[in-house]
Amino acid sequence: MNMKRTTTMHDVAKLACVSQATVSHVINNSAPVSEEVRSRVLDAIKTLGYVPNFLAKGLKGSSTNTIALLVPEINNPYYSAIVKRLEEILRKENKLLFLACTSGDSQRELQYIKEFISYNIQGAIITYSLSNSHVLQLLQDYGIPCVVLDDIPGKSEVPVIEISNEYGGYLATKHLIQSGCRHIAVVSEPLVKLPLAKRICGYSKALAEAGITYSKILLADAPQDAFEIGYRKADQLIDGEVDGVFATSDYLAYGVLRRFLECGVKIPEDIGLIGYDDVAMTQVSRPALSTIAQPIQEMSELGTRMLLNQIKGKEAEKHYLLQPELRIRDTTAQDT
Amino acid sequence: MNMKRTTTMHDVAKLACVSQATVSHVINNSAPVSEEVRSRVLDAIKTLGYVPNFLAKGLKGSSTNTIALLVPEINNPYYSAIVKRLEEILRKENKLLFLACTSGDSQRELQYIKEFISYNIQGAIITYSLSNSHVLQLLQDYGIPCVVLDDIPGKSEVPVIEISNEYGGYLATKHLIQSGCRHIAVVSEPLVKLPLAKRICGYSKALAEAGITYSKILLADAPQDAFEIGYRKADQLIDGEVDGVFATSDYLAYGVLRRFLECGVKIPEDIGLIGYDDVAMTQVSRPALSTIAQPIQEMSELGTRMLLNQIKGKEAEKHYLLQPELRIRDTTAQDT
DNA sequence: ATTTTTTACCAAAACCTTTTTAAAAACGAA
DNA sequence: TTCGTTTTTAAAAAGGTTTTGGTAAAAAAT
Repeated sequence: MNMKRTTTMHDVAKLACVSQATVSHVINNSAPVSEEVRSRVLDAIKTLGYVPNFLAKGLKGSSTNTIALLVPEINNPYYSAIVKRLEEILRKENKLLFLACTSGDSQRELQYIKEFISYNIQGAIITYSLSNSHVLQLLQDYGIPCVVLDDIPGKSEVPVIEISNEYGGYLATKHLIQSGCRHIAVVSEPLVKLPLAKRICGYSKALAEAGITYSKILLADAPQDAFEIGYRKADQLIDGEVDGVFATSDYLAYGVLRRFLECGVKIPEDIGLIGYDDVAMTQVSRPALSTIAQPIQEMSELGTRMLLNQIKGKEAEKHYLLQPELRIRDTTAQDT
Repeated sequence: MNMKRTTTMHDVAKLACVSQATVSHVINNSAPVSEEVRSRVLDAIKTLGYVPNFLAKGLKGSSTNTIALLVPEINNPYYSAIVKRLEEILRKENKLLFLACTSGDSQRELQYIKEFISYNIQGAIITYSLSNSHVLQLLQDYGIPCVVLDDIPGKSEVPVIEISNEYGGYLATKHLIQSGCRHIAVVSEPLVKLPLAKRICGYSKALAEAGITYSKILLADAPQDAFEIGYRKADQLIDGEVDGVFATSDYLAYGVLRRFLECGVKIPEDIGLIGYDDVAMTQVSRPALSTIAQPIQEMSELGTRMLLNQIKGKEAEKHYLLQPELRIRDTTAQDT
């Protein structure tokens, strides 16, 4: 229990026989300093193992080197894939990550973001949910850079990497139609996550285009684990009528799939099934899940680049539109 | 661009016509204050939407309300499940989470933990990897509470929730033996994650106990995506001799499984396969993966409770030993 | 040689809180 | 009135940085 006192800039200054200000300037390159003094300071830093106190730095300066990440559910492979990539990139930029899991709950989002602001975060990366608007407003009020991934509400001014969810829903449904399905149902988590609503729009559009009038939309009432939702709703899909199912996320689709397999439903002969996201396990599961692939890598990279540009004060593109892609695997028939 | 100035304690004090000290006492319950004044202060806080500046608080006080989470890989469902549970619990305690993904790289761990310390974190939760010892030492030097999940090196004094990895490896191997396998190989990521080494000890022990001399241990040379490792090493397992495979993680097992299926290997008839972790997808894949289940919930809950106790200065149990469980599914034959 | 500019450095203020100190005010009780 | 107790206050220090304004010396210009 020796409880080391942290060595301060003052200690470094004393050892190097310079003023605190000079130490600060050496560290931050914020003023010219002679080679001789600089190396004396650097030596002292090394000798003492000095690490700047970020709290003090953040208190005095305008921000810390922290970035807030808001996701609904870290356990969902789609989001954990995003977080993984973001961490890789931001680590190289020497940023530290605050992680918040919100379940898409607006109260929780707001609470989290307020606390983050009080920590003087440098920026925020947010995956969209309906409640964002307050959060975005708050961030804007404080002038904190921010990027929204995956989608965006209405006419906001916030930079966004949008993935066309409507097109994705359209793609999925059209594929089911082309593979012979005529009674296609959609099953989804609650629409608090707006992208889901857009996916369902795409679904409707594809049906309309094909002149199909049958439509069945199953929504979970309360937010809960997506896998659970799929598993529970599946029974309502085995009604002898439905011959195609569009699940608005892979994780949910797997719940449906599991129940289907338990009930002896033949996939894709009896019912075709397509998911959304293309999470890693779609590659390994049998039957492999047909799905709509989100450009996670690209989105993460563009997103961080946009955020970093904002932080550095550079002007940059405010809006990117990325397209999802159809991945046909084993849970739907090949297009005929 | 209206760049709101953050409202300070001083503003609150002015509005409530009291001193700053009183505001502080109201907020922290650090001194008695009359009902009348208290409510005046609370009103002012609400009116101004005041949020304490955690940086200043952390700088002055001994710590912030942040907890650092160190995991090797957030994308691995095992770790994301842990993080999910930890977040749920710690949110209720009003803690904020720093997330660090380390890939088990000791340099990176050390770098991260130094920065976290400079942020005056209140505690840390760490999933074990070989390099921890420096990290643990550092935390101890600064008197920062800490809990290690899953395992622990040597004779450390740090509180730990240990899951008997040796027993898990033993269980897995014994099950393979009982289901008829005689040439059992083990395939694993590099042993920088020590628990893996222990699992392999268990494997050897089970072989010895059954009097089996055949043994084949395949280790990845470099750390990389576990799925990849499994996929690549699989070919070395299809040698006409091996009839059982113990993969030291599910994610890796899935890589093996995928390659096996591609090559037309019959599971479990030709080769039995068992994984480790019991991540969510084991339930949905076909064939469903036999595996060793980690008590993730229990571990997370015990772990946070231990950490919180330390933070509050309470004495508490320093060591728990949890047992993994065998889950027999479709990639191994039922015990005969 | 004198003035101006530049360079290299320093001392002190500021950031926002908590905590401490000394003192003032309010109040009931003796 | 006087004493003791409780509540509140003002003021200041501490925590470790960044930043501002300034000074002294060196270099350049006159």
